[in-house]
Amino acid sequence: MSGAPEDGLAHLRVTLSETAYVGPGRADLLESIARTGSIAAAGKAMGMSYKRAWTLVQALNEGFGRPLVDASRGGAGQGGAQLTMAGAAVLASYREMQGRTRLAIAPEVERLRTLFELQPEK
Amino acid sequence: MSGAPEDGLAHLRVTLSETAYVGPGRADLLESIARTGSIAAAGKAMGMSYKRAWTLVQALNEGFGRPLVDASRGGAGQGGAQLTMAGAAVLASYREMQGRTRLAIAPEVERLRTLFELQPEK
DNA sequence: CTCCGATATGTTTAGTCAAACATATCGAGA
DNA sequence: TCTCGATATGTTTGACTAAACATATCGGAG
Repeated sequence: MSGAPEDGLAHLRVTLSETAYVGPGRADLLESIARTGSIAAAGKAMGMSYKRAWTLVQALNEGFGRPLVDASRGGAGQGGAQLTMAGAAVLASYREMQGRTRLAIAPEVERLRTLFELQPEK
Repeated sequence: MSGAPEDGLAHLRVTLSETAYVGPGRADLLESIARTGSIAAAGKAMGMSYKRAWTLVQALNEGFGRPLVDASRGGAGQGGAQLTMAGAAVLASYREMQGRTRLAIAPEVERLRTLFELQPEK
């Protein structure tokens, strides 16, 4: 599979500008980084290579015009990464919008599923 | 670019089942078919090859377990395609959900844009 | 001043997906 | 029955993307 590995209902991507946007994948990665305290651990937890996770972080930081993730190498704890205040704000905001969207479309989704006699997921 | 050529704000994909889902591209194609009365014309109007449009229609019809688009070849008018009642229902429902989503997230999007000093689009 | 774990990148390979190109088919109407 | 426009598919080519593999770097701790 490859398309919607998150929610099984609404796949939401919010575009703030030409380069700044957040979707399910980016949000999950931010959340995973916040939880694990490391880009590598976050990536592994999501089943992606370190490089892929790191590249996403770059795109996030550059796209938003300021770092959403603050990483450091060496030092105490041998490096790691955390969300900046901006990063935490983006994540929280995205989750908020995701929740509102689910609520907003839920009745319509139910209606369609009934109409087509479809089951939510596998 | 390649990701969100529709709205510039919310990119919504709704998943009804493992195989049945609608996103901006599929919705636009359905709408274009309804307007032009042909898969080929609809595809051309959207800047995609006939094959791509046709393949999408197949995926739609099979994914939803019943035809959303009804096509015929030869005959009066030399063939063409229209939305079935199911197809029209899916399209209308998607537009409805899209509108509700925009309304639901608009304030939050505005908040983020202000916070990051970002401009909507190019 | 060496070690270690995590970040930071570059290069190469492979796999996926869309575009391009080629036909075959259908069927009312001329 | 021949034509024409649109549907219906298959095959090949090319572009883009992700995976795999390889290093280099940082810097407190020991």
